Parts: sequence; C-alpha cells; structure tokens
Amino acid sequence: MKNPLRVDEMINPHVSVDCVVLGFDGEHLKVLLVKQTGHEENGYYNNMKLPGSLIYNDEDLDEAAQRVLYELTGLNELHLIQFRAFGSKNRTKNPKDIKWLERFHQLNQKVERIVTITYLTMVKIDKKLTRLSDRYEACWMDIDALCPLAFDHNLIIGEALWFVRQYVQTQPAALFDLLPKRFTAAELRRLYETIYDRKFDVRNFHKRIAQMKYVLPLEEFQTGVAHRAARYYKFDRKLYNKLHGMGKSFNPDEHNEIY
Amino acid sequence: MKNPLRVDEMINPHVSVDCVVLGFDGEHLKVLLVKQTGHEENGYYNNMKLPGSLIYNDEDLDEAAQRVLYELTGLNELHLIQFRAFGSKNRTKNPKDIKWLERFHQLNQKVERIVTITYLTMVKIDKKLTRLSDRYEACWMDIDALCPLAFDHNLIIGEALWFVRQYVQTQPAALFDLLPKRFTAAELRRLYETIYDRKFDVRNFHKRIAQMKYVLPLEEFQTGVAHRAARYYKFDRKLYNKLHGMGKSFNPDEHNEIY
DNA sequence: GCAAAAGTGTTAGAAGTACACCCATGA
DNA sequence: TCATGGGTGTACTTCTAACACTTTTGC
Repeated sequence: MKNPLRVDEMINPHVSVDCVVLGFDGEHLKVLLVKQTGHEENGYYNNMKLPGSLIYNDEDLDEAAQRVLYELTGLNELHLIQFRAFGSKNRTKNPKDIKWLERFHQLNQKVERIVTITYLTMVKIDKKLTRLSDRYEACWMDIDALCPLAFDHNLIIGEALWFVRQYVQTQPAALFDLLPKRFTAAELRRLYETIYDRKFDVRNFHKRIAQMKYVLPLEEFQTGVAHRAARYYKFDRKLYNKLHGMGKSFNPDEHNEIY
Repeated sequence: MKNPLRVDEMINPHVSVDCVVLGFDGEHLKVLLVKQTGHEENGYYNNMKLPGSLIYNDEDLDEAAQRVLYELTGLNELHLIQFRAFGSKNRTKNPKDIKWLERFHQLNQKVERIVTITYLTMVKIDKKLTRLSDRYEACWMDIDALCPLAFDHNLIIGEALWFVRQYVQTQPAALFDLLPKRFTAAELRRLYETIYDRKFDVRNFHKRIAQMKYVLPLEEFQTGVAHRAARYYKFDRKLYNKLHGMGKSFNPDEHNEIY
C-alpha cells in the first residue's frame, strides 16, 4: 500500500478513482464522505466529497481504489465494483476543486482535465473503520439528504444508486455486505425495501428467505426487546457460491482485469 | 464532428475510448475491427484492433466515442453504452502499439500510459456502413474466432460479451438493434440462443414473442424459400418505451452524463 | 413425393401475490 | 394488560418447461 501523499513524478494528474462506499443503518442507505478543506478569498471552506485519489503511474485502477479505501478505513480486500467512468470536460471546471487537488497531492504540474473511474463497495456500517475520523474526517451521510459535494460527486452517487439497484438483482450476495454477521428477517426485509424502494409483504418475504438456501436460520434470538424476540439468520457465502454456481449468470467477479 | 487526424495540442494522450460494435449475421455475433498497420524491423505488420481514439481535451467521452464511429461508419447518433474502463498499467506495454499510436495521432508528446473507456453498440450488420472499407479497412470478424488483437482488445471484447449478456436481460430493446427492420421468429430465436448461449424451445418461444407486446406480427411472409414461408415481425420502439415505462426498472439511458 | 423449416396446444410444477390473525416480550 | 413488532398458511394467478405432429414450399 502506498502513501497517497508521497510526492513524486509518478502521480498521474489525468486519471483518478472515486469510491462510493455504501452502508445501511437499518433505515437508510448511507454513503461515506470525506472533508475537502481549504481556503478561498473569503476564508476557509469545508466541503464534502467522495473518497478518491489521482492514480499513480505504477498502479492499476483497482489498486488505486483499494489504496484509497485502505488509507481511509484501514480495510483491506474490500469487494470493489467498477461501475462507470466520468469524463465530462466540465467536471473539473470549479477552480476550488482544482486548487484543492493541487494542494492535496502537492503537485508541481497543472491539473487540467480529469477522467475519474468510479467504484462501488458495500460495508457493514458498524465495522470498526479504524481511521475514519483521523486525517480525513470521514463520516456517513444519509444518501437522500446530501448537500452539494465537490466535483460531480452528487451525480456519481446518483448513478451509483441506479447501478446498485440493478446489480443486486443478479448479485444478491452484495446485499449481505451491508448487514451485520447475524441479522433478523425484518432487517433483511427493510434492506430490500430500501434498495428496491418498495414494500414487501412480511409473510411472502419469510417464504422468500426460506427459498434463499444460503440464508441460514440460527437458534439465536433477540434479547431485551419489548416484543417477541426475532430469530437471527446468517449469510453463508460458501453455500451461495456453490449454489450460484459461478456458472450461468453474469458474474463480474470472475472477470477482473488481469492483463 | 472532428477530424481524428487533426494535429494539435488538444489531444489528450492519457485517455482513449474504444468501441465494441456488435453485429449479428443470423448465425454468429460479429465484431467490427479496423486495421492497425505499420512497420517494424522485420517489415510491415498488419494487426487488427477495435475502433478507438485518444480523446481531445475539448470533447466528452461519449462525444469521442461517437466521433470514432462516425468517422468509421458514417453512422451518427448510435446508441452507445459505456461499459467499463480498462487501465492496467501493462496494457500499453507493447512498443508496437505505442509507436502505432504516436504515428497515427501524429503526436509530439510521448505516450506512456493510457486508460481507455469502452463503449458497446449494436448495429444491423447489413446497414450501409459507408466508409467501412476506405481508410480504416474495417471488417466484421466472427467473435468466437478472433486472432490476437492490439493492446488488450481481446480482453475488452470478452468483457463486452459478458456485459451484453446481462445488459439485454434488463434492456431487451438492444437486441433489436442487431436485427433487420423485419425479421422472422426464427431469426429472433437464433439471436436469443446466440446471446444466452442456450437453446430455446420453438413453441415456448412463439408464446414468448406473443407476450412481447412491442414485437408486432406483420402480414408479410418470406418468399422464395424451399419450405413453408415464415411470417415477418417488427419491433415497435415507441410501444416498447411506453410499456417499459422508462419507470421502475433500471434504465441507463436516462442517466447520461449531463454535468 | 420428399426434404426442410415453420407453426401450433396442453399439462404439470414452480414461483409470485394478496390477504388477517395470534405470539412473545418489556414496560 | 397493553403496546410493540414477530411470526405464520391458504388460495389464486402467472410463469416456466417439457413435449410431437401437421403445414407449406421448392426441387
């Protein structure tokens, strides 16, 4: 893992990666943002942006995205899904963003146009994201109530949402990255309702869970709740991989860039 | 539309677009390739590659892809789907490819690393691709029998195939771009069989067509065939758009980059 | 009349949808 | 005992998959 602040000629000021890290708090989808601070004529400003970085010439795109998230969260080997490139000639038109970039990366060269490759990943929101609040002042923001972000990052998050909705239809396993190790049927249902933006009938949803052979009921139940205690379930990834055969259906994971 | 050979400082030697243009000849999927010619120590070489180009600093990614295909085929307003970025640091390691690029674009600067944004489009193979054989010596190649191509273009085509298989599941309209204006049930079935790489029962497939309200049976039939003449059908895009509501399901077309 | 491809219906099982009441627990 | 959210079953519809013979045409 490289230090994103190393100053050398290996930085590539034309291409960046940005990561949309999604979390689920049981009610809403959240996205992980970092602070973009600096000063203009009229004092300091304090924007938010997606975690991201220019790439180095000696790293691949996926590596760059992994580096960004490792630096930010301490998490390694996250499952990153590349979902789109954003390359509008206008996306770096805000001088504030440009200045911030040049200072952040301590660049000698001028930044002109940047094409960014965007990645999506889903994490358990309660996971110890060790470095979260240190250097980058990262925080989870409700995805339906975002303020204006740097660059075109509002647009990117919007596209990520559309993407994830269609992604989980063929790759339901991704959803379980958003849930704790054990979860109740209601938690899973609320996650489905959030992603698909519609209600699911409780009884039918129980049947649906029963059909997901990779979701195993546990003999563990909630405690200390003021109502009937809910059963916990767990996601069995090995079973999932076996059942989904890695075969017929489209599985992007098998098709990584190994050129 | 710009001339891809204009020589100026506006070229961006760090980012390119490449287009996977798919066609269907009734039996197999075809991909449109262009010649990559040049000379090395031991004489001339004659490779094939995907149509593509470095981008200009004053054009967006989608515009660059449109330009490439306009130059190549004379076709405008093709429906282009951005499907992935390829940015391995090794993808430009072949000096032959680099030299070719520098000569083709008449560059003053050195080309080092290129991140390419790839687009997919589907066209009727019989369409008059007016400029096809002129400057670029383009031709349709069977997608299952490709020779080694320049850069990582074999890899890109492989990924495009995976992508299209999952794309048409949510966007079946794309398939009709591959067929002539009127087509028989058997032609449509063979296309499905090619894309999904499996057989479909003839009777069940007729029922399926009947359920596609946007596929209309015509009162026209084949002539001059040595067997019972097949009925022609046509795809009604307006009906399709109305029925698919542009609403619930994921529709990438609505989410273009308009930053 | 024969070779070649087109077209046509039924049945069984699986999956999806709609819908209302009792259960367990803490306060 | 009551408020809260958890859990359960049945009937109906829709979709999917399997399966075999007759039709039309050119040669």
